[in-house]
Amino acid sequence: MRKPRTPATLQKTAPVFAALGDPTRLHLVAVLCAGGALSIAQLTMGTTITRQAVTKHLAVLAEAGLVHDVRQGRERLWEFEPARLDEARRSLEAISRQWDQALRRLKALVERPDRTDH
Amino acid sequence: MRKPRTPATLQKTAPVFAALGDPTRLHLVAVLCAGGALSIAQLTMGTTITRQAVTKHLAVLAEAGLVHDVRQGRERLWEFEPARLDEARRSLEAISRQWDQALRRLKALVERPDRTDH
DNA sequence: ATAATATGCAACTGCATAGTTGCATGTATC
DNA sequence: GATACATGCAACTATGCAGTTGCATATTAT
Repeated sequence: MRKPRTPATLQKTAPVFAALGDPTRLHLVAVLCAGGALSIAQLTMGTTITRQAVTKHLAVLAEAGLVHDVRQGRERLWEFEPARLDEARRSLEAISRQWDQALRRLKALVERPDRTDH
Repeated sequence: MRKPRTPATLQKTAPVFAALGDPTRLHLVAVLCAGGALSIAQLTMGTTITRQAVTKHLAVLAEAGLVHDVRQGRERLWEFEPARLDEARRSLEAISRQWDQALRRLKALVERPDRTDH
């Protein structure tokens, strides 16, 4: 069997998925992608955890490139950054496509077993 | 400000993202979605870690519904399960759509500032 | 039966992360 | 200047997880 190598583009999306893999962070993303630029205090309203915990989650999301902050007076506003999430979306689509192709190849192989696929 | 509530369908996809958030697991998914049903030993070939570690990663992926196993003789074959990944893909598309809508609303508000959007 | 292969189970280490509390700092407001 | 508000920083706890090692069990091959 050939040694399988995963495309580097897919590997780069792992941190994005990891950032989205927490319910609290997923909630924050959902709130921010509704459009506004919200402060930490405002974002804490929608949760049950501390402001400090929210700050840490925002840092994780920022590290993954999913949000970015804008200083404004004594507030620190956060807004959604769609670029990385679009990359992740395209990665999932690529996997789906590859799966469909594999199914098609398998089906064709079953229908014409004399043709060896290599 | 209104208390924001994230749709339950999005929250349910958090474990899927968490499962995809590890480079090794992402690699396993990529290998399996290429079509075959592979044994644990075969899947370990493509990595630098132990067979036991691969087994644990497969358990996480199975818990998230991304793969499932089929016992066959002394082997345990694993294959890709596209359903959950499609859900995750649709979740990301939903977020993208919501973001685009928010941008359009904002743009319309800027172009016609007399119309208050509420 | 024996040997080789494929996997399972359990204990253990190390490290990352979620969450907290307490206090300090900067910024409006009166 | 004093007060209230928004955030930053640091220390600490607890839990989970990635990964390992060692040994046991099941299955195929000789």
